[in-house]
Amino acid sequence: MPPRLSPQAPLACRPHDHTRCVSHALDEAEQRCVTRGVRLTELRKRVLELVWQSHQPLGAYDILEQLSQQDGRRPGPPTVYRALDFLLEHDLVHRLASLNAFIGCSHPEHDQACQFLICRQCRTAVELEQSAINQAISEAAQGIGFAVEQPMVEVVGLCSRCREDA
Amino acid sequence: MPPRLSPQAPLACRPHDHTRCVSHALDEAEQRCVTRGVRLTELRKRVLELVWQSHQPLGAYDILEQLSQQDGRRPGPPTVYRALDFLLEHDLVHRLASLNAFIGCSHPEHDQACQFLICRQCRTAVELEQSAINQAISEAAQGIGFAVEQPMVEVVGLCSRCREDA
DNA sequence: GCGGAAGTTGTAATAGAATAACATCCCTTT
DNA sequence: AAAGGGATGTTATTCTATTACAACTTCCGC
Ligand SMILES: [Zn+2]
Ligand SMILES: [Zn+2]
Ligand SMILES: [Zn+2]
Ligand SMILES: [Zn+2]
Repeated sequence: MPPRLSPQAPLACRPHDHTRCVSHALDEAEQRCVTRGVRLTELRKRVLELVWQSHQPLGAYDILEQLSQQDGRRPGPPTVYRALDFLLEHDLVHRLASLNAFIGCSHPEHDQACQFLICRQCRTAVELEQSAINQAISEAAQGIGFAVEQPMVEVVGLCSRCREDA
Repeated sequence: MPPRLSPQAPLACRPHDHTRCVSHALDEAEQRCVTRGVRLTELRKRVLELVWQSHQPLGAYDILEQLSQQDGRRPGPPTVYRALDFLLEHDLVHRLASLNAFIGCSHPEHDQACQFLICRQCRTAVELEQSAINQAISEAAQGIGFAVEQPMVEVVGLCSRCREDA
């Protein structure tokens, strides 16, 4: 009998009903856009849905590709980047600089900066919101008089599932 | 009388004799290459010197540009990227993913992962090596069974000097 | 010295990611 | 209907990085 995944493994790394992740994310997005008085247009919703198709970050050109497969004809890069900019602005997706890729935001309300753990094998990215990390950064910055504005933490490694597979 | 820079401001944010930064970095590099049995060729040394011309991260194509101005004719991008790859491999420079740019490594011996504080105004980047940050990341990762390999921390904000100028 | 092997650089072409500039369309408000 | 703002379409371009192959240099055994 194969080793089971440790119970603390995040949802993204375990088999799960991902349709619930997607519908939850879309619902949240609709709601947030209403609250903020902005429009979650059809295009933006489709892009958000594509980003949420898995827990693995997706490149802008992958999104473009899939959009064009759905429609038959492909829009230009600006169309996708504009949708992504909108989603970024409203904290519905995040951009991972180390991968040049985008991933759906899994934290409904952002009371603080988030961090990402990225598996180099299965490419799954898990979003954290650890105050201990943010505090450690703030304190270090404060020590040299630096005012933190956008802390970015992207950790490459092996997720629990891939460690067990090895 | 204008406010003085706080004493804890890192060297990079204060007026200082930068020629010493450069010569120290080059000496260290020479030495490390000897130790490791690899060659710090003329090209690699020139690229390292260019990266060290300031405490602001430099793009690969900026390096290319400056190389070609020195020589009259410009090498291809691979020439520069190969030199950078070598320097990265031996921890003589770092790549900042959030800027697509490179900066000289200011930590002689890397006993642990480093972090960067990047000023959005003057573009100065300061390298830290804070065990508290690394520990906070390790602990968070451990909590969900993730094995950290390459933690990347790049913090955008305002350096002490630019805060006072404002 | 000679020949080969490994390492280094040169060169041309291409891939990949993101933006600029401008046109068009759509929705809302008057 | 007209006007304005927001959203999308379109084309071209910029910036970043890599692939593939050729040429050259250094080092080492012979
Ligand atoms: Zn899911
Ligand atoms: Zn994995
Ligand atoms: Zn200096
Ligand atoms: Zn500054």
